[in-house]
Amino acid sequence: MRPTREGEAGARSGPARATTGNGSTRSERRAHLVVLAGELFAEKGYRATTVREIADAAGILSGSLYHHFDSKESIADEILANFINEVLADYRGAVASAPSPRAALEQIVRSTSLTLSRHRAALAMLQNDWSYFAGQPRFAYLPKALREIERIWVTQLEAGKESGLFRADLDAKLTYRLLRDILWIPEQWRRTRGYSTGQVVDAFLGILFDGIANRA
Amino acid sequence: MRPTREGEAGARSGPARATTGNGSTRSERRAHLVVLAGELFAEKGYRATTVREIADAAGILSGSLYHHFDSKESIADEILANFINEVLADYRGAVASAPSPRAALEQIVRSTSLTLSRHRAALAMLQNDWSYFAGQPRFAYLPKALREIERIWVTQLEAGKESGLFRADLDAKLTYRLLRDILWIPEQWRRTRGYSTGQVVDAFLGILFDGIANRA
Amino acid sequence: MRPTREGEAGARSGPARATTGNGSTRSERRAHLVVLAGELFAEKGYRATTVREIADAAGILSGSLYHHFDSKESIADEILANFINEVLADYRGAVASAPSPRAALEQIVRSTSLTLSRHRAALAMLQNDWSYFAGQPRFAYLPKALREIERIWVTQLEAGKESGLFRADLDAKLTYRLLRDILWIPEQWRRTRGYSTGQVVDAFLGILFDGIANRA
Amino acid sequence: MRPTREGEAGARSGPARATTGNGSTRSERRAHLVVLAGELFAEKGYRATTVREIADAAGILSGSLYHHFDSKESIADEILANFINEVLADYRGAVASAPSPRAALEQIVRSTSLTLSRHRAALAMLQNDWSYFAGQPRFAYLPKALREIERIWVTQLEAGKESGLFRADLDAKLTYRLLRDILWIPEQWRRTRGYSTGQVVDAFLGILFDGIANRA
DNA sequence: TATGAATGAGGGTTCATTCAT
DNA sequence: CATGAATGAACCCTCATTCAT
Repeated sequence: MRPTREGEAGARSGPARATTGNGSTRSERRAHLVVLAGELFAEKGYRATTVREIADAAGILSGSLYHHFDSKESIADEILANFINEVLADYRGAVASAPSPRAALEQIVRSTSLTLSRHRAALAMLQNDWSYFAGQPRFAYLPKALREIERIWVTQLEAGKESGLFRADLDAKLTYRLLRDILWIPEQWRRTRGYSTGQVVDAFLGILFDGIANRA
Repeated sequence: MRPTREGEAGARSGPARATTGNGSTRSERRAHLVVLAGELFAEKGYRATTVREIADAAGILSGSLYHHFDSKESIADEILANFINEVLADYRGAVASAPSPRAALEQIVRSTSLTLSRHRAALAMLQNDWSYFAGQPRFAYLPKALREIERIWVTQLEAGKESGLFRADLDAKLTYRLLRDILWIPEQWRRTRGYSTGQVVDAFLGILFDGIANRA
Repeated sequence: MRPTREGEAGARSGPARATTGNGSTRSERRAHLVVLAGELFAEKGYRATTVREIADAAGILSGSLYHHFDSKESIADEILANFINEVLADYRGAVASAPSPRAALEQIVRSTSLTLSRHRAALAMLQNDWSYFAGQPRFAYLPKALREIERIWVTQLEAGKESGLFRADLDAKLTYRLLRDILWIPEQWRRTRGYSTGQVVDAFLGILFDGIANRA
Repeated sequence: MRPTREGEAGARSGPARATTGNGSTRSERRAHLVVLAGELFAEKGYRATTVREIADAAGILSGSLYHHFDSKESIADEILANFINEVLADYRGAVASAPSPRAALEQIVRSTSLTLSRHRAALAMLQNDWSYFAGQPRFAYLPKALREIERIWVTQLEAGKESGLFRADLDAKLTYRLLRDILWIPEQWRRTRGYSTGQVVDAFLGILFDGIANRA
């Protein structure tokens, strides 16, 4: 259930995907640099991270980074686009295969949650530097993806309301906004250390569907 | 119910509280500058806002700002400390006056929510530049305040569990983390336009206590 | 006989023309920097001159230049636009006041020649970095001005041919190209030291109208 | 009528002249690279052309160029020295074989003109980056050659004046400067499209000897 | 010969801050 | 109090060049 080509985002630049044919140290080195950069971005934000810091982390000089990437921005693009594409795939997969709105939302939360934890960097960048990325044409796919995600949540919530699964007084759009926020909070601000992703997800789903109040 | 002096934060530096004795244009001008700076911080984050932009907004030159503040950081300090002190006051007031844990939490959400909407700038700064502030001694009161806030939530949640008000399977700490996040998301990322603060709060409380599932 | 507003070029940026009202050290300093930059541009070309060199020549740090100009390019713009506007004024003035094509061309050569010698920097920049400027939208007025200059020469040459003043076998466009080149050669390449501008102009006009061959 | 060894210029470095003995792919590859580099130099100037661009044009990586040349400068040296040697040969040949100063100048113009059009790159480099080359010991042969060229022109012009061929009021040195300039303008600035080299030369000679004014 | 990775110096530019006027 | 000029450190990026493979 891969996302269709036309829904895909960013990271279009040529050599990025180049393969050397053999086991390929080329892409490995590159990928390693992206990971290093991502870790720094996650810790201090995209803007606050300098290319020198990335280069230092890799044990090379800052100029040498430009052998692998055109710009600091294209590193961000790579991280962000990979993340967004994966999230969209999660969402589309969930709605396509789930038997009910509740199941769909549950699967979205569970799968996205894993994806999110594997992309801390992207999340931190989105939170910290949203105003920066949102304004640039190169990253126009970001707001676009967010709109699709909202559409999916709202659609499922409305469907659940109509079928009597969810409370009738629910404001779908508003509910989505609140929920998305809670899921997308970057760990650096959240610092929920000591809990596994599974625990967090279960707690979230428990509150989401049943609230914290004791029944009857 | 003012917070005690020892719980107070930041903005200790001299001229900030200075009064001219008369009607005081001095501090009015100063306060105006803080508001202007705050608006910019709210829009683009603290680091991403330049002192030149603040000065431009005030119709003066950037150097002139330094007659009012000794640094960009001290503007941040003023904004952040005011915010934190108010939030702490909200929390302390709520637990002191509420008859039950549920009432306490409800009042916390309602009062904090108002405070938050009056301090968009502080919120944006906390979200966008948390890593920056968290690391500096000058802003040590920030993590400290967060710890107190967490303590209050957890205490109320535990009390509610013990008295049978809240579900017994609730993980208090984890629940708090999820809830705080939802409340503290800055509007710029949230962009929940078209909803009043009251609506958002009600929706939040609805989900918080009862979940989204329809009760049979 | 000023050029009309609509024929004017570049250097549109605001503060550049700002006046302080008094004797005005502001614009003087700025103008001085433009002169210094121009000298360096004339000596080594625009691209080959670094902003650090300009700053050094002015006895300040490179960053301080940006208090006066947005960019290195805007210094170039100022130099080039001033030059082009003056040249166009020369040309338009000459054709408007001269009684015959020969007189017009003679006046063009004489007045432009003076203008050119006062704008060595602009000339050098045009020669050395033409390919750079010609390709940038900001400097689109450059090729445009060149086209107008060509039009004027060709018009006068054709008029002279028709009236029998000039040789009938003259190719106006080709002649213009050859002539313009000779006039616009930057001195740094030409290095015709030891001759006054007047001498050079007379020599040029002598060859232009009569050739080097002995008559009769 | 080859130039004597002692009048020769540049490109002395070892491998440049190396022959492999066989049909020689080695020097063919090398020569091809020089041509490619020359085209780029002609288009954008020597300094403005990067070794990466040259390598790209050749379909190799920039580092690989250094198996053929020890520096970017040595490519320039090769281009410039070839050009200068050919021009000097033209001049020496012309004065040695022409029956009169007028014939000598005419032949110089005609033959040099061809040489020039075959060496656009060298010409562009000389114009655009004269200040760069003129200052370096390695390229000392450039100003030296220019001096010889001037000497030849002046000698012929003076001879023509003495024999009554040319106008007596001609300033030989000044005339030469004007004339050389017109001939040496690089095409990129000149852009005299639509005219053959022959046409340009004829037009030039027409003006040179007879001026543009109608006789009698 | 060619590649791919890296160097290191330097490029234009930004920005918080200082200070004489 | 404000200005205008300047600082100095840091920023992202470019480029000729080197070298192990």
